[in-house]
Amino acid sequence: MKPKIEDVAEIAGVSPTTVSRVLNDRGYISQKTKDKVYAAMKEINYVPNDLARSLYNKKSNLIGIIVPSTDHPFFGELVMHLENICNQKGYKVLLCNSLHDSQKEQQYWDMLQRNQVDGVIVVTYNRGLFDQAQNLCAVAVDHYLSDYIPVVSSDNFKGGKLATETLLAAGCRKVIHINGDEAIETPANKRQYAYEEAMKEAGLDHETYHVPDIAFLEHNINVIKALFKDHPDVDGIFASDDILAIHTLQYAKSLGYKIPEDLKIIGYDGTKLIRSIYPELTTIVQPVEEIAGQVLKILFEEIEQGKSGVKELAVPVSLWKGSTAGSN
Amino acid sequence: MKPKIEDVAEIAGVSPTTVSRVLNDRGYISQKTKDKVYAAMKEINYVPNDLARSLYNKKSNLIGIIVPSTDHPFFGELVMHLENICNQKGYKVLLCNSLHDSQKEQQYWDMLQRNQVDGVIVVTYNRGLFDQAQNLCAVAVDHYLSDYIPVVSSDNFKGGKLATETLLAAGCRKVIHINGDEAIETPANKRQYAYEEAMKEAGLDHETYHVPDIAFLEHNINVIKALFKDHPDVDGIFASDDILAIHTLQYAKSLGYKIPEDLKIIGYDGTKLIRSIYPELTTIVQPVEEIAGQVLKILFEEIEQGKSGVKELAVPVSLWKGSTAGSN
DNA sequence: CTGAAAGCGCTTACAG
DNA sequence: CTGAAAGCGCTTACAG
Repeated sequence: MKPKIEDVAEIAGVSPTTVSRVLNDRGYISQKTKDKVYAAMKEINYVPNDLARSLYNKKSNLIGIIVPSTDHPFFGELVMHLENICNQKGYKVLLCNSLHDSQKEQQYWDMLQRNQVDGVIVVTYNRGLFDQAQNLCAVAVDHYLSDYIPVVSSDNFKGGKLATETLLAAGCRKVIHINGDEAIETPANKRQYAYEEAMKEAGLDHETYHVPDIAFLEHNINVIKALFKDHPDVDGIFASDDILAIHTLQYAKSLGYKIPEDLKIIGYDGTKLIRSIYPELTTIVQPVEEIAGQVLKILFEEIEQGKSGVKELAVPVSLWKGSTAGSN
Repeated sequence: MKPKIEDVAEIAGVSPTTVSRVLNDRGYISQKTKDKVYAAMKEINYVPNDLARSLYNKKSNLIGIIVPSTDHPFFGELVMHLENICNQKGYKVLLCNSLHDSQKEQQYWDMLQRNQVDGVIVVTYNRGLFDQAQNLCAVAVDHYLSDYIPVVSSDNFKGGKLATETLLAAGCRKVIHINGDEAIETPANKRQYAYEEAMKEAGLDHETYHVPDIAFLEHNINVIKALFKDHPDVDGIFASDDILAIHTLQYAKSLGYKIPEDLKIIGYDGTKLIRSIYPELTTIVQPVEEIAGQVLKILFEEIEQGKSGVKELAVPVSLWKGSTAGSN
């Protein structure tokens, strides 16, 4: 059986209370006692049981993260940074891949509550699901979940503006936008509003196509096909996700479009991975590490000092100058 | 305060024992009692505390996963599948990104033990670190950690053979291999052995370059530069990772090589993401979902029935026919 | 500086 | 079919 505090105490010839004190460096203990206790712990290879600790302390130091799926570069990178920061702060991460299944999201949410997580980071849909849970500390990324849950996003409006203006400055006149599911109101919709505003300001028409479950690779192609069928004369496309932008680019090439001569394309996300293997893709870069940092700053404030004042936070974006939107 | 079993019991007018029985559907309870208990649970919004349960049961249903970083497509996809299967089986995942830091790996390993995980999946280096821990259930992916820890991999030897033979069949005579850190003995080294064997069988010389910490994007370029400086006449490259293959391809193009005419390139991993956004890259496909399934099959066997007999398992690979290795 | 006792929220023999 | 008691491994007032 695993050794417990009592076993250490027996070997060291002290009480369990004293062992616990040594373990937590709490109160005054003579150096001699400390040494005895450490020696005993080493002798029987003692490992403290965090479950018991958490139970007593009513603090698990557990953070739940719900993302659609870590196989998408943006979420993979975001999760890495979130977990990394949690680890530095002494928190542990329970990972949940919802796979866009709202039933799974509900189950995960319940599971996290049963496991007494101190906080949850939600990067997923399902507004309403979370209204019940005003008591739990939570922060969302790019999704409105309830009025009580702060939202951190890249500056979607500026990003959308920057993307559209980059295409217009490169000479595009017929710019079409592809975004995610329009049924859900998310901060990412601001990319669309910004695109529409920029087009109007230029005195041009706008039109947006929508991909359901944008993080699912398979759903892109049908929307892309429809776009080119409806608008063979398109000369600029702003895709709200780099994978989508790359799929669009591939399909356009297969139809014979020259990029960027006939058609200019700009994406969104600009993860380290995509910039590294697809540097030619012009895109709006979300500062993933900074987003992770802001999310956790807010979450830890909630956890440690009660509700933070933040409702919604937009982190600045930047332009990655590839070659798919011309060379400006 | 959060309601506990005692609160439910009081409202339902029964004992905590009975509430626990209803919760666990254990023993005989009258339907009437069940109804009362369920009603009480709903009334006060009771959520069971899994920490307390786990403490008593000496089973946490927690699985620790240690990967280099989820921002690499292979690990992002692997983690997604691992977590997904765990979830189906009623297990929860504690995620650890070691970031190739052996000190962090050690800390994570300790943390997972303190949290009473039922098992650990290790996709990381540091042989020796784990020798102490013969008691903990663990399975490794593509790494030898200790004689007691089973290893699941793609069939690295066949993969290496297939890659090399594909290049040779396409007419390459001077094929160079790029692999990971040679200081560490991993199953992935078999890709190199297979490459060497295939070259010998063809009566050709072989040479392998090594990238330290292969999953770190930044480390690739220096090795690639050295390779082209040493061997401008290279006509085939087998890179042991798709990202590395793409970087090689980019650099070769920048030097003026035509792919696949002057130089043929083949990668390894073939994640869903890379096949989707870089379908032209010829590569050896690791069946990530199947690897995840085998890993967990072995791990759950260890957990539920003591040690499984498996020591090492190789999962079949396949060839993704892009265009970077010719059109065979 | 150190220890005995109670309790974190749950479950499970043991009685009845 | 149901309950009182003990215990999972830890920690923290409260005494001394």
